[in-house]
Amino acid sequence: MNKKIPGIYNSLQEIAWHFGNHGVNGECCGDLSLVEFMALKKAYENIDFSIQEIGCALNFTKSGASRIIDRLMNKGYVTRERSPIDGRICCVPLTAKGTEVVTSIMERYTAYLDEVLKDLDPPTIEKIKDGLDILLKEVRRHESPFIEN
Amino acid sequence: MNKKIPGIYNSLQEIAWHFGNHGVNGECCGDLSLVEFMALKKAYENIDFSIQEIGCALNFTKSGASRIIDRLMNKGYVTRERSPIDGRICCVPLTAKGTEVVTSIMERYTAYLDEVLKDLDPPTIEKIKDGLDILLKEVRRHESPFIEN
DNA sequence: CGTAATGGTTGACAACAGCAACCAATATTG
DNA sequence: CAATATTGGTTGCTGTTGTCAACCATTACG
Repeated sequence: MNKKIPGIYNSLQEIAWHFGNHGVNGECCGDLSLVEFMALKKAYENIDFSIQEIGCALNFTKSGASRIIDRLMNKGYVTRERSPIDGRICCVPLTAKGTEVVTSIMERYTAYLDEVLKDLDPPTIEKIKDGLDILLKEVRRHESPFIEN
Repeated sequence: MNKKIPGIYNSLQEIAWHFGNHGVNGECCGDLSLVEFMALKKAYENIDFSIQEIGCALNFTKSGASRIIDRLMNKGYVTRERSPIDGRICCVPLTAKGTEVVTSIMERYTAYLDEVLKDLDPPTIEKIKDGLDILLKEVRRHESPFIEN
């Protein structure tokens, strides 16, 4: 094992915690929990995703996913649309309000990140980006098993 | 704003999600939730932390922290010890079993990370580590406000 | 002293996600 | 084509979890 790995693990866990449920969050997502925001973001990025595909992408069971979509619907951010091709499938298009909310949250996050990194010079920021991208690429290659229920 | 920031935000959020509650987790912490593991780790790393300090470090209210410690106690991983100096304060020393568990989980995480990164050459791994460390340092300088209740 | 402040605990509550059973729609098979 | 299997989604029920507010005990302060 490369001797840098434990250090990477420690930093990574702290960063993941910070950007996860209990870190930045609290007010950063407005009236959305992190989970709801992530689901909304998936629906935003993949206009043709079904409810299960959203759940799958976030490691939820289909019932969990259905409930998250319930909440997003109650808040007026998405609607349910049965697919005309396959009547079992529900797509989840965003409302105008939903699009507005998801983009504004993303902007807030990036603004926060910009604030955090504002004292670094461009090559250093480049280095952070490269490191994260490589890491992410390797992580994706080792996808965790999907949940099916 | 540096134009790399949005990309960093996206990668970071995906990575944080992956290493957070709904990603790797599930079985990776044995009989501990991620929250419980993080609390146990804090107690392990800071032998003199009070219950509130652990909660504070993880962004929990004091009652939330107390309940997490409850669960760790019920599982036999920590004990509550009133401080002899200030009788209000509870320290949370780990039991032998608790120490064994926390180290074994950390080992499992590092082993997983090693597996994920095994195809990268040392300079690339170095680059990831440097990027994360710089990022973490900046994040720490912008600590989120503490929760007090 | 008596009052305030601090650390911790607990009862009540609401949010949340899983399971299993269910319905509706599509696929498959004989 | 009819009968059955499979798939996507929903829902009743449940157990876990974390917050709030009220509380107790201990320490600090006037």
